[in-house]
Amino acid sequence: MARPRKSHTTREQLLEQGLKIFLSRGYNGTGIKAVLDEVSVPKGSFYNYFDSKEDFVLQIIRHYNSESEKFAEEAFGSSDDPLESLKGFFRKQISCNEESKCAEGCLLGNLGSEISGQSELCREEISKAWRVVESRFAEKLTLAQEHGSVRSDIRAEVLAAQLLMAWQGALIRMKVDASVEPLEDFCKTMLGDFLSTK
Amino acid sequence: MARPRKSHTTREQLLEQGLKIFLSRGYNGTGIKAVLDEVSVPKGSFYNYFDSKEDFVLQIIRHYNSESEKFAEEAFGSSDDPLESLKGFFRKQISCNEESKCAEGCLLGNLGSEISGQSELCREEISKAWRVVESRFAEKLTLAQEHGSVRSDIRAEVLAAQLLMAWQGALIRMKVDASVEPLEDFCKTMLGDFLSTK
DNA sequence: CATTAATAGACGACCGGTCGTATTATAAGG
DNA sequence: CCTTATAATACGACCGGTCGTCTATTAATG
Repeated sequence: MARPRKSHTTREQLLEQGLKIFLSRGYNGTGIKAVLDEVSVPKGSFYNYFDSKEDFVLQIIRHYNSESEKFAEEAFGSSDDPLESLKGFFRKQISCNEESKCAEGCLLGNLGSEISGQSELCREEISKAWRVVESRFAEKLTLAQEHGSVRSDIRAEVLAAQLLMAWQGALIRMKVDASVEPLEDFCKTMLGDFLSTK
Repeated sequence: MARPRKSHTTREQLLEQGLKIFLSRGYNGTGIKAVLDEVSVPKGSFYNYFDSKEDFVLQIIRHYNSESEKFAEEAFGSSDDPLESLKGFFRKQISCNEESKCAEGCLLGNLGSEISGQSELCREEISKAWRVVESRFAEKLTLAQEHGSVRSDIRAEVLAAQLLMAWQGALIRMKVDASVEPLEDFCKTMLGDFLSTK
């Protein structure tokens, strides 16, 4: 009933490349054309796939979230100690950030900082996504508390929220210092001293 | 040898307004003209005061740092307990952010996240500024450790770095959730449980 | 042929930055 | 003290380029 030619792969390519570019240049620092050129899609075609730039970045955020979920599942691995599992996750994050030369960080943090005041839709999407991440952390932390490797005087949900925020702060510091050292400090002090049973 | 007409006040007005606008709309989201209009300065005059947009934002960062220093001095107050002094500082920060409806955050964090990969000059300026902030915190924390109100099993400098990063993360979360709750959680858990002697 | 996705191209607005020129405070020369 | 040369500032028009978006046309499908 229509004309399906290359539509679906193209859309995914745009999301893929869009993610890369938004991640390193931010929302207002990225022109749509830069993404289109990378995938060799003509400018006129953009609005067949997305309603607007705002819609585009919203879809990219969702794409990023589902990619992150996959990443998390395998990065958590299957240690018997849930705390070690959590540490393994952050260690993998560090090596990823090392590969990208400390220039990217986290899309949710970057966009959250940049465009929360500009796009209500994105703001809410990021807020929602972080609540999901938080609960993933909290799940591990609860197990670790039962396991006895994490302090139990603070609720797991509260610990999870603090870890997420401190990690986001560490990612910014990483960019500013152009070094992964802040990330390593986070692991040592927050995952180490902060979480440890007294 | 010159012509100082309204020059110096103009320059300061530009820095003042520039700070406000960059703080809420970011670097790439702000056009020079928007700042100029606010101070009623014509386009052509801008480059008498600043070499470029990058130079402009660099001067704004420095302006912000010196303002912050003043803010800190009076916000720290003069409690006999240095930990209380630190808590007072963050409590003042919270009410400021409440006033600005959770839409601004910290210029250093915002720009550090947005343009570290775009302007090496700004990146280094922010990095330097954060080392200064860190040492201000560390100073208080050292005193608090001697005073016995803060744990001594971790070096004050390390604690300071973690506080700064966690605070920056909390500020982003504040924007994304459009609420100061993350800031209050930071105070309770990081300034409370984390710092406290065991 | 009817339908509909894909595309070319252009829209007006705005971007950071430059230009020539007018204005005026200062320093130097008499 | 007065003149004059100098140079910092003021100012708006304007540069080439890019922005996000839209419309008209093309082309492929059922």
